[in-house]
Amino acid sequence: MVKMSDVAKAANVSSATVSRVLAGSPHVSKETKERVLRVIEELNYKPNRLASNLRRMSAKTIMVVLPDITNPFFAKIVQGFEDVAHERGYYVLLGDTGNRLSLEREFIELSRERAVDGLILATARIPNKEIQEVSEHVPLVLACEYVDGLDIPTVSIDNVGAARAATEFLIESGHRRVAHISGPMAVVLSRDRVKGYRQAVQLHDLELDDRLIQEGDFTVQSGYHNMLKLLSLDNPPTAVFAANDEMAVGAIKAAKSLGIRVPEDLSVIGFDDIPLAMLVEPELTTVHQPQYDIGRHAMRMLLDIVEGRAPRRRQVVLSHRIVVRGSTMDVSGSEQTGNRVEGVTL
Amino acid sequence: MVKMSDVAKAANVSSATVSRVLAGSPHVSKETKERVLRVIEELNYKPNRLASNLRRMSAKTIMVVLPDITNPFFAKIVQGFEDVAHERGYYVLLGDTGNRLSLEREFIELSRERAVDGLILATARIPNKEIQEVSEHVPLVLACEYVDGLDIPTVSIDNVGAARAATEFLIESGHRRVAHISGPMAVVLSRDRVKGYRQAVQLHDLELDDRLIQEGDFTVQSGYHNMLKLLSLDNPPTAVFAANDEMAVGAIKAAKSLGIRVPEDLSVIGFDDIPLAMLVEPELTTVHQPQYDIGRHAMRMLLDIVEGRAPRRRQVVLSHRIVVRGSTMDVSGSEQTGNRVEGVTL
DNA sequence: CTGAAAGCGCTTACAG
DNA sequence: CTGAAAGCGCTTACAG
Repeated sequence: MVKMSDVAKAANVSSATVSRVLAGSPHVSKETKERVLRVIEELNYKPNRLASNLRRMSAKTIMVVLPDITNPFFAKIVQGFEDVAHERGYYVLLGDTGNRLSLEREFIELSRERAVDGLILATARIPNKEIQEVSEHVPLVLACEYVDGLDIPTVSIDNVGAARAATEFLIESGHRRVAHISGPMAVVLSRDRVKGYRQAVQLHDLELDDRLIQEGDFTVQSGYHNMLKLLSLDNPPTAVFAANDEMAVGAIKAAKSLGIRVPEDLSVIGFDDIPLAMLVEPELTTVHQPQYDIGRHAMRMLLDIVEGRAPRRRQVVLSHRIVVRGSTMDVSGSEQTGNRVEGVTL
Repeated sequence: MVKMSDVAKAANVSSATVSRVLAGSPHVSKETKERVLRVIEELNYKPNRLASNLRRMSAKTIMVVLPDITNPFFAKIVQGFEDVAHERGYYVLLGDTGNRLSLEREFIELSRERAVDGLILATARIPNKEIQEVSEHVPLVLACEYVDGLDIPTVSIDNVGAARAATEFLIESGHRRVAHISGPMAVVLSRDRVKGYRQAVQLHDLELDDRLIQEGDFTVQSGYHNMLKLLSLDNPPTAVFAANDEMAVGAIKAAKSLGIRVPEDLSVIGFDDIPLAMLVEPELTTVHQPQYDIGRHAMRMLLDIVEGRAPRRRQVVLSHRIVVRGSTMDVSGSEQTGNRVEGVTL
């Protein structure tokens, strides 16, 4: 393996000078620089990153902790992370926890060994106290997830507001019995979306019937089974807001299996707007989250912190919008208004 | 920051001994070990991985290069990579090329700077010569992709055979005009699948009509448009084999848009078996690739090479199978046989 | 079982 | 503009 001292010797300079050339320092004469560059080329020298990492005490690497890379919602966010990291000369270490708390801790632990310069958590199941502790030791940004009461830099949408808007969309379409299939209540995002749902129901003076709220786990299967439960009620809903798109798809499948037509007999709105939403039938009306932008913003914010530039805002809230496709129907006869767009279709 | 020498001083031993304790060396007395461990605990010492990386000349990190993490096929493979890497104490650096050749080169380059111990390519657009060169410098395994004529360790399925089986399945179901929507011909996998398709057509003495082969790019859109083309032929096909599931879904959408029923009027078979296949309507008949296992095998093979254990086999071919769901129909009246299973449905 | 010492290959004040 | 020298924090033969 060719090392810097070999280059130095061949070019008749010191290692310091080779290092300066490599770093693009302006304090090197043109001739020296050219000579060094030529030797580097000739010897096919590549600097040893492990050595420079130790010396600079930075691996130019960010650890990204997420619950499940096969979840298309997170995959798109990760792409945002990756692109910005790459633009700024950093690498991304992938930490897929598979929703296991022990793995979450393990990945976070890496940051204490200086192997990574910063941490993005797109899942945060560990107690707030631990997160607080971690954030005191290493640059940390939360993406999508957030933590109540702590001033941790966060990038997300307004989940309460978005859930309220989704529910109101159904109510304003003329539905009086609107159900909600929630995410797991252990997750703050799920609780936020339930909160938004409740707000909308109360805002419109509808009955708040707890049997209309069923707790799912974000899978298609749980959407399916919870929809069956809802449809077996004495007074079943005519519309349902699912806390993510997969559960909405499951809900549609369940309705169809009973011969209930979507959207004619049942309106379904999802949350996230993953690619799947445009591929099912009917195409899914849903709340669009700017997944890629969330990823980009979060990484940009983190790198600003890592590089000592304090971010302008510590809590970034990106905007959502309702995308109207084919799984919902206006049963009131009145006009629809507000912050929503016609869905893009194939 | 507490460092090893601090621990050594506090425990009244040398750094060497602390290092031995940390490494679990048996050559440390019980009392010494306990004392050191206690001090480590008290001082909340974490070893500096950047330093040990340099000393051991290894970052315990594997670079994974893939074309697009938002593609569910690759996401699942990456999960296999991750899980095995983690089990064996390695980390995964994510390299999402977005199908850009320049990025592919850049990620691969990292391995020449000793920042990663090995490389898995799940995409390989760079010339064979370059791959050969890289593989001489760093442990390298190809996953899914492979390279003709080079003896590079590879994990994949038999793409020719699988494509032949998919096409034969349609033919044996009584179809005489079977079309193929291929992937981009620049990709060796696409060419393999075309080859398998041709073999099946010839094997069954059907007419080899080049208009029945349309080149797509693996997107839903290209499946849609190519299906429209095929359906506008004077003598349109009654069945189509798409080189991946997304294009198959696009093909179904196109057929439906013309009022052509799937599977009654047109049978469609896909390739890969991504989660989407079970969510569209009708559910997609497809060729199942063991994505997670491909990922696991590839990482296991790579780490064996990295750690100096030569892998038993250099070319691992995992088995595929045809999963029969609702998008194909037997129009012959005869029995179906062979290496296929009934599809799992919700 | 333990320690002193060398050294991994860089980068960076410091001095000239 | 350039170099000598120190040092990042570990690990590992070597010696005892």
